[in-house]
Amino acid sequence: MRRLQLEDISKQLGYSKTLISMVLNGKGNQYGISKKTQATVMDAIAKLNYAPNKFAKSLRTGKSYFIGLIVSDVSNVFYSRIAKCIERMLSEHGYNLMVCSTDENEEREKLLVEMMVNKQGVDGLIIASTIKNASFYCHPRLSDVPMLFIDRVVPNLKANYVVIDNYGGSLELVNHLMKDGCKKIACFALTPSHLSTIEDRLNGYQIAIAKAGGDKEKVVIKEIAFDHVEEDVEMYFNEFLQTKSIPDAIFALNNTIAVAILKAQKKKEFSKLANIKIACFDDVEIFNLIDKKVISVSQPVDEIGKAAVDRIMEIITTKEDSKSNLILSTRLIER
Amino acid sequence: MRRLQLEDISKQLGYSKTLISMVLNGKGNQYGISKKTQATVMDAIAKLNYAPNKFAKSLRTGKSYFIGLIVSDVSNVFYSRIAKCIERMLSEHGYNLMVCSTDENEEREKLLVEMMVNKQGVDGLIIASTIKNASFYCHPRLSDVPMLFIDRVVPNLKANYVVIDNYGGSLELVNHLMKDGCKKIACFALTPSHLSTIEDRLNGYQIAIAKAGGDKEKVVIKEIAFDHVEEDVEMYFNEFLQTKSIPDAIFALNNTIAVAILKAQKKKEFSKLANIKIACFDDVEIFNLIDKKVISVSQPVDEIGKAAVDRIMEIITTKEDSKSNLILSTRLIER
DNA sequence: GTGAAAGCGCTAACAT
DNA sequence: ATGTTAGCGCTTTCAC
Repeated sequence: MRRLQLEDISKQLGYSKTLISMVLNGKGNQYGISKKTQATVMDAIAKLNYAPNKFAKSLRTGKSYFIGLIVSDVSNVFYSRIAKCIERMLSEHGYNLMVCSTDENEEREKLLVEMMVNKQGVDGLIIASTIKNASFYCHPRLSDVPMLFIDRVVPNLKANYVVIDNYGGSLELVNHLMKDGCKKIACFALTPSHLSTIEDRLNGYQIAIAKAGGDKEKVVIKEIAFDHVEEDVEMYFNEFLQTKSIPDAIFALNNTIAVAILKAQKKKEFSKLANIKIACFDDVEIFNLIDKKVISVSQPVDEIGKAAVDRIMEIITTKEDSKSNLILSTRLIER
Repeated sequence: MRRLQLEDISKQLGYSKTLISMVLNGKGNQYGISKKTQATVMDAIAKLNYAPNKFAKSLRTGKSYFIGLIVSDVSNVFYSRIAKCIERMLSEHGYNLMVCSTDENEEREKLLVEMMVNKQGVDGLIIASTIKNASFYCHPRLSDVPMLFIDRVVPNLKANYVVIDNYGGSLELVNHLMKDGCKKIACFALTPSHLSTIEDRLNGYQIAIAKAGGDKEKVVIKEIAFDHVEEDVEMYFNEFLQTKSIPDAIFALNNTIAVAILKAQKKKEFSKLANIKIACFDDVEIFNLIDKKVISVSQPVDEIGKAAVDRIMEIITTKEDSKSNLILSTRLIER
């Protein structure tokens, strides 16, 4: 059974393809087509369950009605929740979503951007970028692709952003720890360390300590590789034991690091470290299930998703692209 | 800057569009185009960074190189891990993925299928279906859409499946609990209860108890609504307390239910229920972080993804669609 | 108010 | 071994 097309409808109704196409695209009034005719056409279309061929339409109009979303890892809850939210919001605008993960690999991100723009012809891109050099995104080839960056700021890139206040959230969290009596707070950061989120959180940590009159020695930063989280955490745990320099709190800069720390703390060999207080940037369900009172900073996932869609739709529809910055607030969660 | 197209390459190289198209699509040898010419063409394409217009190509060939994935909830780790795996495997075949969530809503699933097939023109569909009636998928309109069902079996629908042995995994788990000395094992199931996964797991539970000589009274099944998990769990917990009929173990039929149970057990008001042993179908990271020794059944996520892609690619490329069934094994995880 | 016809960029059947 | 040409199904300009 061949798929229904405009011509079939045209023949059945006795109207031209043009007229039907106009009505279908909501331009009936604009072209002065009578209400009655419009109603007839819409009825027939609904009854016959006709849907225009997407490829023909896209070929003709140059629009794909697809938005690309690029994140480091869709299987990380933080991103999968954002993705779900964005998908929902987009569908309200008649747009579809295509999601890909970079695994924090810069080359892969570039490849994905090229692919989405060049081969898939997406109408816009929402990116939580892992790239440290603005130049890639400055290439003229990308200059007229509507683009919105979320979660992370690309160093030196003036663009449209929807991010959260990483510095502020971090500062608040560390201050809270100190008020709680913590004297020696170590910070477990993430490599690639150029990520703006990590940098800002690190900054908040350092400033908080400095403001409290802490000297250089109080700042203890350990770098964890993205793809080696558990191993690296254990490495630093061993270091703590050997040097007998054990912090009274650890501030994990993202949820995977916190989870790895909690996991390590349960191991027999690290029993001496089990009492270290844990704080985490990003709040996850796990923290509600364990005895340990993890203190965390929660990110407004749905707000991020909604703001991202609002903004990219605005860029697409108005063609106006005067770089904008939206910074959302975090919320401290004590337990 | 206008986008590069076939004609530009054609003019620059002095070859016809046809020849270039042939080479581009790997049909150079088939059409007897000299190695040298092919090399020249490929070089130029690489140098100029030319990519064919996807819409024109799709319009002409009728292929979109998009596969749709429909699950109940992409933000559930089980599905997001599957989605990520499928995306990777598909990209090796030059295909893209489009993921949507149904929230266990049958109508939404139908809508999504229609949309993907009708409006997006996907080349194939991978579905973890929530539908209870085979008839929707039997409609001739869908008969020539390559389709593969994962995770869940649609009642009475003969189709291509890649699922796991829910019955066997459940049986093994409950047997293990009984061997551990549990006398009264309650089962927290999920509504919509027609889901084959839930049904099979429920079956495994009942058979295990029956085989052990357990009478009717030993079978305690509580139904939890998909969108009310936490509330329902607490409701049953209250019931346990009021009727003073407290099980010594609870078998949660999926990960969200287990998490809700663990959460409730931590509440003061349910302290009397805190010692109930918990078992769960599906293994999640959380279980490694809590003191409670949750016993679980782990599902081979990557195998499911890989098998799904292999099979749907086979259906698409060979056009052969002799319904197949692949049942993968689970693994018991004791703690 | 409505319709005819051109053309979006590509592929494949048919020429040569 | 390479080129000509006819559409794929839609939108939109222009004509009536």
